Amino acid sequence: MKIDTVFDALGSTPRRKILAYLSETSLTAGEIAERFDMSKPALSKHLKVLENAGMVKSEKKGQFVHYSLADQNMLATLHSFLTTFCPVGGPLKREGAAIARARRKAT
Amino acid sequence: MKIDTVFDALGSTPRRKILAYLSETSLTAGEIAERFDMSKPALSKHLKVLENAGMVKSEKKGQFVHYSLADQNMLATLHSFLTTFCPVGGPLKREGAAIARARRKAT
DNA sequence: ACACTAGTTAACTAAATAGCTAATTAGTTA
DNA sequence: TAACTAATTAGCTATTTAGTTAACTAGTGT
Repeated sequence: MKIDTVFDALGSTPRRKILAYLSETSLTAGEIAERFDMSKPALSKHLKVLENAGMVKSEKKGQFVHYSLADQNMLATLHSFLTTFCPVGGPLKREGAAIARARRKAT
Repeated sequence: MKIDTVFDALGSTPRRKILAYLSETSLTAGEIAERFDMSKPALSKHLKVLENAGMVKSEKKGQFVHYSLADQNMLATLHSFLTTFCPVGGPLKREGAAIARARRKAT
């Protein structure tokens, strides 16, 4: 699961609202579409983005598709996010550190 | 500070890279632009988005503008994010709960 | 089989976004 | 003052994205 897809998924107000709406109970695609006064196809697309990002899961029951949050992935994602900004970090972070070191030597 | 502006700011790969790059040290606009092989105006726009979201702060020193992370806001933001998905929540969350209740009565 | 409902896919349009270059503002230095 | 550097703003273009309607797939019920 790519962290970028998660942030892209979150970078949309309608999708954040969908997530909040799903936070208490699972809902069918139709129930969500009705709540947000949005066409079903538009909603279907948002749900797919969220599902690709691993933030939502779906289960087909008869002709209905029930959507719900995939919590544990959310937490893993947030952890990954925090490690970028707070403690250890990726290559770019190390690059920044190298610049800071070079500066201390220079002055 | 609006939570939506924060997520909009994060919903961009270049901006997430800029944040990671800034995570170790403050940098001037020019240093960042150079690193990302992007024109200064394009970068200036990203920095403004990040600053409006309260994730980055700037300080002018002579002709240079030094940018750095505004950490405490990041944490406040993340807390707000977590409260949406994990424990208590906003109006939409309550709406979802109401639906769940109605269902329990109906069945 | 037929009609009906839930959902997704396809094809398209309109609006927002990311990037550029050129021009401008502000600070430095000769 | 003039020349130079850092950064932002203005104005533009190209791409992406969000939304639409129409068509299609699949499940339910008569």
